[in-house]
Amino acid sequence: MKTISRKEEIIQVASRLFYEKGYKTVSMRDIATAMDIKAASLYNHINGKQEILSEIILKVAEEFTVGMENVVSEKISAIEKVEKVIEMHIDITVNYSEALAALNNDWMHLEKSNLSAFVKMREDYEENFRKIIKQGIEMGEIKAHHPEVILFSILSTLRTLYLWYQKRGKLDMNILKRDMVAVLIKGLI
Amino acid sequence: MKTISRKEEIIQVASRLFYEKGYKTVSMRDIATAMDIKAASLYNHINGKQEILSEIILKVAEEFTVGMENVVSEKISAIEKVEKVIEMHIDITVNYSEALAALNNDWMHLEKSNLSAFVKMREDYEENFRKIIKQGIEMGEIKAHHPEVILFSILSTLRTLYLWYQKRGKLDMNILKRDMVAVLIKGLI
DNA sequence: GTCTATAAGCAGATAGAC
DNA sequence: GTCTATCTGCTTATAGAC
Repeated sequence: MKTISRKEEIIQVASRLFYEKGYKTVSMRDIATAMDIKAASLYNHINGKQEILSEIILKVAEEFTVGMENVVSEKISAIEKVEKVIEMHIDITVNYSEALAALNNDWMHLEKSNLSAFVKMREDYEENFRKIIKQGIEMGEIKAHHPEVILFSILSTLRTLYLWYQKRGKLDMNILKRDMVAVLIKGLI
Repeated sequence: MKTISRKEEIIQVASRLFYEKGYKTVSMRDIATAMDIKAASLYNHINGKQEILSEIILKVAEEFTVGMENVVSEKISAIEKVEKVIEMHIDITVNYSEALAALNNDWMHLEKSNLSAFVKMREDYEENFRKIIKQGIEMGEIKAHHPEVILFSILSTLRTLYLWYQKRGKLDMNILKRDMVAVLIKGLI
């Protein structure tokens, strides 16, 4: 049971509010009120609203980057890599579900240098995933559909998982992983 | 080549801006500037910013509602219904791609009565889709995975299609439909 | 570390002239 | 139908007392 700093508390509270109402709709007063302090007091711990956003988004973006690099470096088949990516997404969703709202919906409000860092990480991530799929098609492990359609279909599902996790979070994670992998890889019929 | 009213023009311009920056970030001044008029002039055609949002969202929501009702009433197998739903989503995405950003991301900013109307339509839509899937499982047409996982997986992909359509809109729609149906229904392997 | 007070700017919206 | 001028309230952020 670790004690969290005031800055970490701000980020935690802000993540929840951003998840509920979106970055632009949440004011510094809203965040302060939720912590039972005044808005001005926040500025003793953080430099501004932008900093809260970038701390939330970049931390999770780095988790995805590291996770994907780990999968890529493993010596397993393409299909097994896809499975690992799906499982990694589910794990990160469980640990950072509220932060994922900002990452998915509010990344465009990052300020310039953080914005380009985020976009770079996101593009690299997609490119790594694309390579896995293309390799799987070349090796005959994956059916030769348009690789972009496959990439998009899996990524959209994984990226919006955080929305669904909050509503039906009770579902056992192992069952979720098993069924999600099965549905995405083996299809419906 | 139909001439559009000033009100329709406002809604069209606003849809594009909401797609690019989100409802909360776009000001009435932004919309007016994009039309080369002053913000005050907008109020001669619409009652306020909220009205612009509800016009955009509810129109498309009704398209989905009607489309789903048509599919449900057809006398075809569950798998064929799923195919029809996917094709309908692709058609609506092509026709209303910018409006779909507001529908997906800004529906929570609708005012009370429009908000509840939208939520009702959305829930009915999901329930109809859920019934199709459950029926398919009962009839043995669809594998007996958790129906919520199947529903969520297909819906997430279809709901974020508008993002992808803008980037790679050049792809032939018939190829997209064929591959999307194949990937979502038959899977990767 | 939190407070009060306040600055400077932008938001949605209205009144009334043309 | 569009304009200018303006109102009211909220935004992020800072200064300085305690």
